[in-house]
Formats: sequence, C-alpha cells, structure tokens
Amino acid sequence: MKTIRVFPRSSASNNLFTRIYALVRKIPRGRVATYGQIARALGMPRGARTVGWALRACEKNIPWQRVVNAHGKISLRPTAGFQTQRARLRAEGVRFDRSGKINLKKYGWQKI
DNA sequence: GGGCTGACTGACG
DNA sequence: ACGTCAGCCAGCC
Repeated sequence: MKTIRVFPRSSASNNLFTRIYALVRKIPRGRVATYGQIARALGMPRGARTVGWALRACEKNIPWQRVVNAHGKISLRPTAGFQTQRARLRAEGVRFDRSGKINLKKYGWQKI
C-alpha cells in the first residue's frame, strides 16, 4: 500500500521545500537546471533525490518543467507529465536531440 | 530507532 | 552510448 503525500507534514521541511521552489522559480525561461545542481545550491551536495522528492509535490505556479536530471533528460515519474514537460520546454526554445536529451552546455542554468 | 521509498548521481562494464 | 549498481538524503510508517 503506497501512501502519497502532496506535501510534507512537518513544518520544518516546509522551509526546505520553500527554498527549493524559490530557486526553481529563478531558473530563466529557456534554461534548465539539474536536481543535483539545485541540491548543491541549497547546501546538500548529495541531496538530489530530495529535490526530486520535493518537486513531486510542487505547486502549479512554479516552472517545474525546467528541472531535468544530470544526463540532460527528463526523469520518469509516477505521474504522466513526461510529455507535458517536453512540450513546455520546446515551447521555451529548448532543443532535444534524437535520444530526447538536452544539451546542458547550452541550455544549462549557470555553470555545470 | 530501524527499515523502505524515490521526478538522483557517478562509476563500471 | 546504454543498462546496472551502489551510495545518498529526507520523509514516512
């Protein structure tokens, strides 16, 4: 039996979530960031999975589509947002190669 | 406190 | 370049 939380119970973690969301909102249009990159910026060098976990419950007003994995690809997720994410990014001018990968050197946020 | 899960990552073959 | 594997970390039971 799998219980799905849309948001963490503890208010302490809400602060972490808030920081993650705030950072994601700063990603410029037409650019992408990786989970690890965001985690690092928040002082959690190995907390990439936690970032992904947080985005699982993201609200609709944040540009979650601009977060991809370190390989430059869209991560699989329980919900069916794969196509949506790719469409949104393409609408922002982000190009995908044949294998559905993004050139992080070109579209990556800041350094990588 | 112990154990499991996951929108991850870097290393290997 | 692609599939596997072992670490990682916060949250939940």
